[in-house]
Amino acid sequence: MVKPSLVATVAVAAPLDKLLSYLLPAELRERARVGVRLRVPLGRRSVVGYLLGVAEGEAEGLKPVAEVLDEAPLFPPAMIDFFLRAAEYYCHPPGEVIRTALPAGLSGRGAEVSILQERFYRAAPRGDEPPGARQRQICQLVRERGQVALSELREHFAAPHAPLRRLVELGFLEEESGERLRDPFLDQPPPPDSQLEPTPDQARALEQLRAKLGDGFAPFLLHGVTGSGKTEVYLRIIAAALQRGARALVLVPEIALTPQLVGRFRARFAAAGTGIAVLHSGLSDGERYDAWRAIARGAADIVIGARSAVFAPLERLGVIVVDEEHEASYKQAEGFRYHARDLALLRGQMSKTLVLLGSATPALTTFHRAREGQSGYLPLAARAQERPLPAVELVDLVQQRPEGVLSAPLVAALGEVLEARQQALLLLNRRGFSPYLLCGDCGQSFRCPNCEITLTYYQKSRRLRCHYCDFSQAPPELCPRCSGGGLAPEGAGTERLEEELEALFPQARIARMDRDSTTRKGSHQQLVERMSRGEVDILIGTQMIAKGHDFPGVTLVGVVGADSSLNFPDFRSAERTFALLTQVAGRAGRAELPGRVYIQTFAPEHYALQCAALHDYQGFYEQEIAFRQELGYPPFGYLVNLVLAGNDPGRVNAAATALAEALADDAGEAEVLGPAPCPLARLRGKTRMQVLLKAPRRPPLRRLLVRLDVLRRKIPAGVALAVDVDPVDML
DNA sequence: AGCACGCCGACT
DNA sequence: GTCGGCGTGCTC
Repeated sequence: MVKPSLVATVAVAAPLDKLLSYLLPAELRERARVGVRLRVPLGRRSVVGYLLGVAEGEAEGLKPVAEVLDEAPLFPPAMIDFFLRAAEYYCHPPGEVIRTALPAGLSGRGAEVSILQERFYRAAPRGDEPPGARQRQICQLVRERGQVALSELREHFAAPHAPLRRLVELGFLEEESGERLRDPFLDQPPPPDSQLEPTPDQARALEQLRAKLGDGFAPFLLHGVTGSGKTEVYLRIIAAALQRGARALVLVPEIALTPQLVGRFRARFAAAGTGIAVLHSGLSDGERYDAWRAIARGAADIVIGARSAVFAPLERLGVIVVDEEHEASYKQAEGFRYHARDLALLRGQMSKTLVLLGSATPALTTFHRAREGQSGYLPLAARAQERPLPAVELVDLVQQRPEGVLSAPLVAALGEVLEARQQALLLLNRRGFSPYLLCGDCGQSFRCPNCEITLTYYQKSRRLRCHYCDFSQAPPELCPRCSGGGLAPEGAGTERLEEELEALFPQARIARMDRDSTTRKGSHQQLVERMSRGEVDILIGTQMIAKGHDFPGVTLVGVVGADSSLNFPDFRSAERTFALLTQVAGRAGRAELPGRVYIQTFAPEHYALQCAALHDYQGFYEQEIAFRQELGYPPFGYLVNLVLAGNDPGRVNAAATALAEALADDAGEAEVLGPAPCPLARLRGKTRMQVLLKAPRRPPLRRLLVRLDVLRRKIPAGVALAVDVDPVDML
């Protein structure tokens, strides 16, 4: 008789679409709780796997689990089905899905394993000053804070180890190691809470939400402009959920841009002793791990975080909120290409919770779902006293050819704003001085050697830089082709706009906010604060300036080039443009200071611009939805983009052609489009081709994806295939 | 993804 | 005669 053994079901962190079974040795049985990481043999190597289940069974032919890597589970068993469904939906190996879901730093690649411990330093009861300037500085910081983690000291001081050791030896500091749970937001006291009486719209929305709370899966769209009080609805429905003993998950597009939202949550809940965990990009790996562990232990009732927080190991979920649900940053662009909003809906469905999607400009698909009755619809009208909608003027650049970047009406308006000591925002969605450096004599331009793109010219630093890889070069004095001196910057970016404004308004205080000017940690926040204190008259920036922050002194918004996003080779370009313009236009004006918006464009008749000018979401929806229906794009069709990339163009091309042919062979109701070069046909040295799958319904697409699993094995070495289900952009 | 096995060209 | 090219297939 074979005595029954324990068999572990494991998702290995390797691109395998199946789960594997391993023998679980008796001595590991105690520690092998579902949700821990394991080390398991795979072929000739040893890899990390995630324990999904343990059962008695036949041990024949199974290799044993080598090691248990965690003392406590990293996720609750109830989340396993969610991971597996997500893996299936996005055609991604389950082990890779879980690896992506878990906090970085324990990804299980190579030797690095658990980061369980952190070293802390505390001030010892010794009042005098240590010798040496560095020791004194470190000691002072520790005394100010009471207790400081090593990882934080490393951020403040280069190589702090030696002085720390000395300080401990000399008895100035005490060293201690242990599990750490530090909420970086705890450094700041919670802001005062302002609990306003709900408006009739808010009250109505809350009534509908409360009716569904605890009553299974219930998706809702909360549709309201900035300032209409969406956050208050989030706060109140979450409070209601907490009261019933449930927990809440809040997704935000980018936490760095929304500190005030986090602040309001803390103000409302933290004081009452509710645990709030904030997962944001500023966390070190260790801090992220700590926050994760705290959530898994059940110490957090509310989790706030960006995209990846949709995987937070929360149990007893009652509400999931997705703020600014239309934001493209919810879609992960590489590896496991999930959409956090869509997974939030899936998670809500599986854990039978309320899912509240909030936006001023909902994704077309989201609004359509609400319209079709597949989700609840909760409109919020703007509060009249808070913010009248600004007057928007479209400036036709064909009629009003500006000399530089700014048209006459916009320059005049800027002059008036400066005169009145008010503030202006100028949006130009392009960094650098100019997008090209062009020879006026022979037409020579400069391209990145690794990417299919022109190099952006930076005048201040005298560099030509690629925005997609780290290539940069010094611009030549003379044209390398015709040796002429006709090299000149063509087109305009934020740097050039800044220069033009300095020339036009030498007395104005001008600041620029884009990815180039906010590289240093905290510099973005600093700019925001300077603007809020009125130390800046004109803030120039890329779309970054349209998000998150509210500047009460702004009465003028100028959009310098609305067309750049409109002309994007993507079926969603109109939707994106409309959302961006609506969002930035909403930054102008207050009750006592009416706002104005100027949008410069070569296509003033385009409906995305027309509707944005009239603040007419409904109108935009009607036109855009007709276009989508005609072409079979979402929500009337489903897309999967297959991206093939590799170093050898010939091989990539051959692989793409073979794949497209094999799929087209038996596509049924689905269409196989391509292969075609990706819009960015070369990126970081890799040639990229795409094959787009499109179908009016999901099942035929699913069938194609099943075939793809077989076909992907035939893709030659040196060519990588990425499957992008529901792509949001095709770059 | 690794890492084997396996079957055809130019080299000590 | 081998060393090594990368096509094909598997990993409990």
